[in-house]
Parts: sequence; structure tokens; C-alpha cells
Amino acid sequence: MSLADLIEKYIKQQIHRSENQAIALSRAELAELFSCVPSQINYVLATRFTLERGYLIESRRGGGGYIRIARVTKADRLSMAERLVLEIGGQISESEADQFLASFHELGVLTRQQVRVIRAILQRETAQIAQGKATLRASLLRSLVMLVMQCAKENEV
Amino acid sequence: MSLADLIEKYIKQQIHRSENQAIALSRAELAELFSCVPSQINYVLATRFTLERGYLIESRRGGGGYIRIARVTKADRLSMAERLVLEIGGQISESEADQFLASFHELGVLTRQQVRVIRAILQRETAQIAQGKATLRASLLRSLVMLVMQCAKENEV
DNA sequence: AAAGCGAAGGTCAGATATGGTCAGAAAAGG
DNA sequence: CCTTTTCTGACCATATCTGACCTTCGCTTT
Repeated sequence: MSLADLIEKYIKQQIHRSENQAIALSRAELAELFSCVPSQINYVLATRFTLERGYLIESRRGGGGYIRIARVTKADRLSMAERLVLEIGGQISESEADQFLASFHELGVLTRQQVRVIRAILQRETAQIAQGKATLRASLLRSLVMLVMQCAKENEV
Repeated sequence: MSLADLIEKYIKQQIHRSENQAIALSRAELAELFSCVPSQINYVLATRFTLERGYLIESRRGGGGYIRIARVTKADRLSMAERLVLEIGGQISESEADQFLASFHELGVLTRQQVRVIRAILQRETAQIAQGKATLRASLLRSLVMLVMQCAKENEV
């Protein structure tokens, strides 16, 4: 078992024991506890406590800084995705669209395959027109994502 | 929890308890209470009691000086924004326009996305003409901001 | 009045305390 | 071997906190 695995197990135990499925920890202290460099903690968080796997990380630097890890439910993620849809502005660039797609994937509302398909559609459609690419891209993205989320909801029932 | 967090919490509690959602305090006394330097209080005010977060600060120096912190409502901020619109002169530079946009964002009447869009429009439109850029910029800015505020009002109802 | 004084609050640069990132080394797995 | 995962360290970003120095205001003394 690697060090990363041990740290993962430790953190999961702490969360499990906690009242509200969320804990706050000090990166430096945790690193001290496991006798490793602080960035090792970031590695564990990045590889094992992703949104996709149901964990939410938030942190603050500076004096009194902390790292908070919270379990999120499927419903939490769906509502986060809904909020994210609202944040798609009137016009977006291709790279912004990619960022949104990555976020939706992380939130577990789009599979990798669906991300690929949507990206292809965006490219094909915006290639057709001379002007207003960013606007078309934004509205298409919104529609497609909402469509997939709609489908997912129906399949649940 | 950092000292700044504690002071923030204390101040919010005081405001909450107050009659009219406003309190007056002495910087020196508050610093004494938390055993810190007075400028720490300024730090807390600057980082946590901004307009954007719904607080209004006013103060006076000299003997009998004070710091007053008041909660401002959404309506208050809207009317402040309206007054701000009137302060846009007949001509403004790009950086002045940016300052206005930042203020409107602080007042919560423009989202970050809307600020970006408006800035883009200003740049695109003023690039079209040789003279009178500052004048066009001022009138466009006024119109666009008023438009957004109008939309916001309608969506409320 | 004008000048001087003490009592507020304001500003800002820099020290301190955290956490973040990334390239590359080391280890593990196939 | 080659690839993937783990691990480290140098360098970066940001929040907090302090202290020296500045500004403003009311009051008192000339």
C-alpha cells in the first residue's frame, strides 16, 4: 500500500467519523503526520477526492488557512450542474466551452463520450457560419447540456 | 479560525443584534478587545465588509472619531447604482469606464460576465470611429448599464 | 483667528503563515 | 524495458498581521 493510499484511507476515515460528512484539515500538519512533503497531500486530493468521486474540496491560503473536504451527494452535484448552466454567458470561446464541458464531466452529468460528441457538434455547427460563433456556441452548449441532463433525469425514473 | 475571522464574526453579531442593522464602534477599543494593532480592524473591514457583500462603512477621525458599519439592502444598492450612472460624465477614458464597471459590479448590479460583455462592446464600438471616442464611450456605458438595470427590475417581478 | 496639541482613524510596505503548481525523479506494475 | 503512478522540492500565490508614518478633527492656547 502506497503512502497515497494510506493518506486516502486516513482522510476517508475522518470524514466517515465526522458529523456532517465534512472535515477541515491543515495541509502542513497532515504532511507532518505522514512524514512527507505538503504537496503529497495535494496529490492525494487531486487523484482521490475529485468531484467525480463525490468529494468537494475547498481551501484557503494564508494565516489560518485550511483545506476542507466534504462528501457531496448525487443531488448536490446535479444542482451544482444546474447552477453552472446558468453561468454560461451569452457568448463563449471554444476554450471556455471546453472548461465548462470538463466541469460538467467532473460533476458526473456528462460522460467522456458525451463530452466528445458535444464538442464535435459545437465545432461542426460554428464552422458553418461566419459571424456570431461565440453566441451560437453558448446557446448550443446550454441546450445540449440541458438536454442530456433531462435525459438522465428520465432514465432515473 | 484566524483573528480576522473572529473579529468579523463579532462585528456581524453586533450588527445583527442592533436595532437598525448599523453599529458605531471605536477602532482602538475593538483592537484592544482582540489584543491586536488597530490596523487589523481596517484589514477586516476592507476584506469582509465591502459594498459587494452588503455593508457600508463610514468613519471620522479626530477626537470622538468612530467607524460606522451599516447593512445595506439590495434596494439601497440599486439606488446607489442609479446615482452612480448620473456621475458618468459627457466623456470618459477607458480606465475610467473600467472603474465605473468595477463599481457597478461591487454594487451587485452587473455580473462579471456582464462587465466583460460591456467592456467588449465599448472597445468594439470606439474602435470604429476616429474622433469622439470618449464621448461615445460615456453615452454607450450609460445606456448599457441602464439597460441591464432595467432588465434586472423586470425579472424581479 | 492662528498655531499648537492630542486623539482619533487611514495607508502601506513588509513579515509571516498557509496552501498551490509543476517538472522531474523514483518506484511500481506489466 | 516501457508506462503509469507516486513522491519530492523548488518556486509561486494569497491571506493575515504588524508597525511606522500620515491625515483629520476638536479643543486649547496665544
